[in-house]
Amino acid sequence: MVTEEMAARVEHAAAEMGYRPNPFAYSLKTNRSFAVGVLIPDLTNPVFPPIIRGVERTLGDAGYTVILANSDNQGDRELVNLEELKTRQVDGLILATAHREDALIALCRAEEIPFVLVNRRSDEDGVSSVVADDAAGVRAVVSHLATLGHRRIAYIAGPQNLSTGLGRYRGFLDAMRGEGLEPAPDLIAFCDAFTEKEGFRAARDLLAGGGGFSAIVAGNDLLALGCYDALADLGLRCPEDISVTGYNDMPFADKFAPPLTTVRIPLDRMGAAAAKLLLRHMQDAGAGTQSMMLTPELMVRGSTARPSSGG
Amino acid sequence: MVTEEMAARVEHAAAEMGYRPNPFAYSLKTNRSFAVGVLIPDLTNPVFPPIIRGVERTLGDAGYTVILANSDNQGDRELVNLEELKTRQVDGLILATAHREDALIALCRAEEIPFVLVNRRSDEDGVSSVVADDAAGVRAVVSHLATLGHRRIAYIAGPQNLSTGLGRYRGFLDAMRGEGLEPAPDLIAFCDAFTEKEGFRAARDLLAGGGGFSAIVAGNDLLALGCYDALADLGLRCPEDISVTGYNDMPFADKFAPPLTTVRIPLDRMGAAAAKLLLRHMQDAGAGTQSMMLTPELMVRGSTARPSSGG
DNA sequence: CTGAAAGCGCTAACAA
DNA sequence: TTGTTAGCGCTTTCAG
Repeated sequence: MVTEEMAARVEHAAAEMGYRPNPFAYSLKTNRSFAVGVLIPDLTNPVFPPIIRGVERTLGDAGYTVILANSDNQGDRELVNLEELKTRQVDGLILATAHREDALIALCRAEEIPFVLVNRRSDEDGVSSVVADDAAGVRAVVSHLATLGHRRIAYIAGPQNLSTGLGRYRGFLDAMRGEGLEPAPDLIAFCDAFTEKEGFRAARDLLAGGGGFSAIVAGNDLLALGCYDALADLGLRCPEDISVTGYNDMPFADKFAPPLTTVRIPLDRMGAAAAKLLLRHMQDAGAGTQSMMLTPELMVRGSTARPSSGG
Repeated sequence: MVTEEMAARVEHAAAEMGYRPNPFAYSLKTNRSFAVGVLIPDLTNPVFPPIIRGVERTLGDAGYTVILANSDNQGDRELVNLEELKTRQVDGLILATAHREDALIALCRAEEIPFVLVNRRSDEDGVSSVVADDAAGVRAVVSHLATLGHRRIAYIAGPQNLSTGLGRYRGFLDAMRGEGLEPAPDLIAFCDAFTEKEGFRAARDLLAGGGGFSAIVAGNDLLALGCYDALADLGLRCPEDISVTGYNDMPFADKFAPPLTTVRIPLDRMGAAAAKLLLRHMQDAGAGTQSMMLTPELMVRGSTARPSSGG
């Protein structure tokens, strides 16, 4: 029962005198760290920094500190990182690493530590997550290509053990049929990872298979970049000979040669939404899980054009 | 006085039974957090993730957790973030945000918290830092351009309150004179920030000044990207009409249109070196400060060519 | 060499 | 309502 002003004055005076409440004592007593762990599969993939930013802002405003852990796309690192974060007693976790079947989920549940998946989700139900609508994104891409006149469209799929890999692949099949174009199995290649290297390999395989397609839809931007390399290697031009599309609209996608037609995901909003959801879970352990799906947006740029010879 | 094997067995058994030493109790007692703060000016600038990776690896192997704090290029956020990290009682700090005159340095000293600057350094002596040799990098660029036949070379300088901005600018002046080319003041533009937007503005100003140059050396890759935009706006082609160079060799610099000739900095090694230095400081408070300088490497790509009309 | 106990700085429960 | 105190789980000191 003191005035706001007095409280502020005291606080100020305390700060002036260099007093800082000891966080260890507080945490020892309360078992709360006010820290949240964020698991990232690959920090150097430009998709993640904007997500992290959204997370950090939201969580920071609520008084939480973010502890980032990067697993460099290695599954065993994920486990080590999770272990480390548990040791640090984080109050919650945001997982951007989720596989469709993910051991980490069970491990989080076992310790009853609140968590939210972001960008990728699990096959399991009852898990909170914030992702983008992959089916809608791919549908927009395929529709764009079909409108341009493409009929034989190849697909480079990401890892099928990731929800993004599977969701976009299925989305592609559905979207093709929606356009009345039966997807040809020999025009579909699968990748082990969302990397430029894998995209290169897959595109080269597709091209070696005799071609017969006028466009390649790639499961993400990095894969599309690999396509660029494969096309250049064979002296093919994009988009004159073959159109290419990506997914994610990663930073600088508009600066590539050619500027990449891709699907934009509201990455920072995605991060912020995941953080807000986690905040709710941390505040109320009984809060129901929730799955959010954000709407992506097609970004038409220079990597797509009408097929040259009636594709 | 127990065997290694027994120690391992006990440890294993402890882990098996779900025992985890409580880090708060440990920290409360010892005043050590085994956490290190890393201050980053802008996470979405692709230069930083590789540095962070090097830091995280090295520090992680030594048992430290990295707490990342991103200030989005806002000076006030830096202070807030530092305050937050101090509150968290980090054992050390790696600053990638350093200005030539940096208030944070005094604040770290005041609390006697070990710190190391990375990528940028301070004008102040007696501060540990790991940076790249900017003079050497710019010299390589200018020499490359001069060899191609360029004589009128413009420069887009980064912020002069950052060691990288100043160092590369001075390096440019020296390198030009070294080639027997007097740098023309009206061919030099200064930017307030290392951003695409500022690079665009500066390039436009330079071009509006009547041109009369055949190449632009930019203080970093983002600035160079801005040049691309400005050239495209005026219908000028790179490198046919004007050559452009960047600095940092950020990820995907080789994928731009055109692929960017730039200077590669060993970013992860830089991060790792800074982490090792910090480890030394944390271990031995009396350890002398040390400044390391890493050697950069010129990456010649498609954005530079012979001048079209005798430059 | 081994085992008991004090105390780090805070919060929460309790007594006054 | 206000002031006192126990105790969070470790490390470290000190007595046995």
